[in-house]
Amino acid sequence: MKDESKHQKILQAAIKVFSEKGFYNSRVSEIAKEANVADGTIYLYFKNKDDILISLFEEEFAKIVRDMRAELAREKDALQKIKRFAITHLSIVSHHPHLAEVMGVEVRQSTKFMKEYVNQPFIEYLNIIRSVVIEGQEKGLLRKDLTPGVMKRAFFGALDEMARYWVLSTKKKHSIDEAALQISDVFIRGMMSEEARKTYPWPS
Amino acid sequence: MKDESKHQKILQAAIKVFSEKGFYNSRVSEIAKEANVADGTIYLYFKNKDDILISLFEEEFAKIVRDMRAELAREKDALQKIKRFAITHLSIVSHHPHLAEVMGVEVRQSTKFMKEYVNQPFIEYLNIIRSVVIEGQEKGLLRKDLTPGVMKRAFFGALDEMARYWVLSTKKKHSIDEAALQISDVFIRGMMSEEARKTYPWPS
Amino acid sequence: MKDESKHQKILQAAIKVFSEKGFYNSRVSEIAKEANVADGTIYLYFKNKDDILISLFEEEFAKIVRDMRAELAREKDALQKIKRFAITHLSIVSHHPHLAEVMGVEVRQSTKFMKEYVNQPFIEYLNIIRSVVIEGQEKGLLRKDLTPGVMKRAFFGALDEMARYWVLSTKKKHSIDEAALQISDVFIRGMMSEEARKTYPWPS
Amino acid sequence: MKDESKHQKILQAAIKVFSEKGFYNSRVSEIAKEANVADGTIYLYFKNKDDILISLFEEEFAKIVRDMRAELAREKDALQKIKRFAITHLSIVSHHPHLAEVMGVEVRQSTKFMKEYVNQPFIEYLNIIRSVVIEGQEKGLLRKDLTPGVMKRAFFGALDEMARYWVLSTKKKHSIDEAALQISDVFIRGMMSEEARKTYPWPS
DNA sequence: CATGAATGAGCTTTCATTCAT
DNA sequence: AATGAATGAAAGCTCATTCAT
Repeated sequence: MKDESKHQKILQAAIKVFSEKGFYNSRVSEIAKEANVADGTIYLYFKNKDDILISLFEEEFAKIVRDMRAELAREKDALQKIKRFAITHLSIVSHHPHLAEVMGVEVRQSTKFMKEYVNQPFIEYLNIIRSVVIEGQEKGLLRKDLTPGVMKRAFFGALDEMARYWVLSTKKKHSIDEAALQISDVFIRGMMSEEARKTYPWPS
Repeated sequence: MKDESKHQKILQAAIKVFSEKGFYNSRVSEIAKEANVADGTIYLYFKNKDDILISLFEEEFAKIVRDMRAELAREKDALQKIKRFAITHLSIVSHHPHLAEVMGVEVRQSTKFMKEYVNQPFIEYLNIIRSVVIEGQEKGLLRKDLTPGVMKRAFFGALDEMARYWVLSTKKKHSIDEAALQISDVFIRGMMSEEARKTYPWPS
Repeated sequence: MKDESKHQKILQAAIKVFSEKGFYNSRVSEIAKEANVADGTIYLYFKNKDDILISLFEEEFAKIVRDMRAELAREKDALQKIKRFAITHLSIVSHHPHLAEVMGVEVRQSTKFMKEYVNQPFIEYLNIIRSVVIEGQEKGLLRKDLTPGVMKRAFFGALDEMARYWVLSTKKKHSIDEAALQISDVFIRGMMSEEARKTYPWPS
Repeated sequence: MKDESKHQKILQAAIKVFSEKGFYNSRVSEIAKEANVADGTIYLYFKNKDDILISLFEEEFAKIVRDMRAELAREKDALQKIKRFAITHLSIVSHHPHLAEVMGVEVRQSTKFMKEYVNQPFIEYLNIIRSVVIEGQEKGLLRKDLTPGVMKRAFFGALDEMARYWVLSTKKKHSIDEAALQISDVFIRGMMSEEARKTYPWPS
């Protein structure tokens, strides 16, 4: 029986190696070494090098989606959820910088080099934001003239660019939590409906 | 003197090829073919394959920075400049989709494979936004509690993620101009100071 | 005591797999699967992959040699034996096409990849023909100017090439029995001594 | 412009290496070394390792077919042509033992491992014999009860098995020319029609 | 005896770069 | 300056064989 823990060991090693060198500059042999297995062992658990990256997306992103949904479920309205999304996203990044680096950098690359591969978990992650925006619009908290599909990308892009900077920079000038608050605050104020602006007990 | 036009021809070919296949899946010979020169000729104008990408960033981003500065100079205040930045950025993207694709996708990758290479023009581009934010804060139009260094990344990230989607998607569901307006609108409202909200003749 | 039946099971599996893919394109794991044993089990019965092929030659050819000798013993003279050899050879082929395929194709290859290995059973098989030729010459039935060592190869080669065609072709245009008769007939007439031609009650 | 002589140089090197080790035990790097070119150069002239073998069949067999046809054209009847075929075939073998070895050994293997590849030149070579047999039958020199398609294989097989032995054996007991004469003599006598036997000025 | 996960040597092939022309 | 054939290092992947269970 194949060993589930070995699958994980290789995936974790891949995160480390990919985050350090990038996918294309990483050698399968380096991942094997990092995982303390033989080169050939990799191929007992993954079809090929691409499959390692794809599995990484699928499995790690799925976890993140699950966690994010659980976090947001505890918030009572869309505005709180937006704030929570920002905090949680950047918290994940700061706690799993290697993973964040791989995701942030390779998720784009992947769309190019694996033309056929659709990163479903990534799309789902984006759609969490979309759902929140729609919910907010229905409840009258968010402006109805904003397109959810545009907002999900704008918000994600804003957080992600910040995350990338934070992960790559060695100096960590800005506090990542403070950044999360500022970004969500700008989006919330910017997307808020006129009525909500009057009645909503703001700032939180 | 080296032939300036051939340098350009190769760079334009590289943009096309990189945008189609990504940097790592592009072959130097493909660029040569696209540029109608011999493989070896590439090496008369560029040190190596990496240097093509670096030159591409340097030169193309420099142009963009110049153009963007010129555009913003014609706007009278920070709020207008923010709007103009969004419109111009996405306009560049829609008019130069190949370039945008390379910039958007490879700019991240590049920071990994060229650790030492600091993408100065890219930083300058970001700092255009930073300057606008600072200007807005000084003029009392923008909230002073927002960190310009955070805002520049958030705003750029929002636009860039939108751009990437637009460039990669074949269906072009959302109008890119409409998206530019929505995103700048959200940022402007979100970053606006309380006084400006009362006095500024809004919406533009 | 090693399990004799498992040894056989592996050998039969090997015949099947080798005949389908050829020795070099066959995987030890495929043989194991075909034989319903674990990969490692193969190595309890055979030294290595080469040894499977060698054993196959040794054991299967030994059977064939035994059977052929028994068949020929029932014929009264060299001419009848030549005919019988052809019929029996091609009958074996048509009843054991997998085995024939392996023998026909790999027996040659084997001499190349196992420089040191002398395929003794194969030589013995050829020498059955040689004995028949010598016997015929001694009895005055066959021309004495023919070299038995040349004739054994010519006759075997003729039958074998026919067999290979028959095994590989899907259409089976020529009846294999008819071919056996034609080939032996040509050889008998061609090798017959002048006296025999006058006295021998021909055609058989 | 690609160099035609280099193509040839690689092919000749391949013949040598394949004949020594067999196709599967030959390394592309060994061929490169033997041809005094870099490993990569091989791939400028051949698609892959298989393609070297296929090219070798195509080009070398084509030459042989051409030469054999020219040789036979000079003979006046089918019986002479059969004799000439045997002499020429074994002469080619003795003058190009490496090539003969590759052809003899790999031509079989190839039909198995390159399922899709039909060795057209080999088929043509066989059909030279077939044409001769048909010609002989039409002229009344050869028995009409013999199937040309069976005879072509029998005759080729006889010669080929002899050739293989001669090529592989180090001792060269039998003279190859003598063997050619004996084999063609047996086939001619065996295939001759009754009338020809009476009227044909035999032995030649 | 039997297993099958793990090993790692060794293969083919690619492609950035060079350099003789 | 321009060429493009030649180079050869380097990488992904395979699979015969081993050995702990």
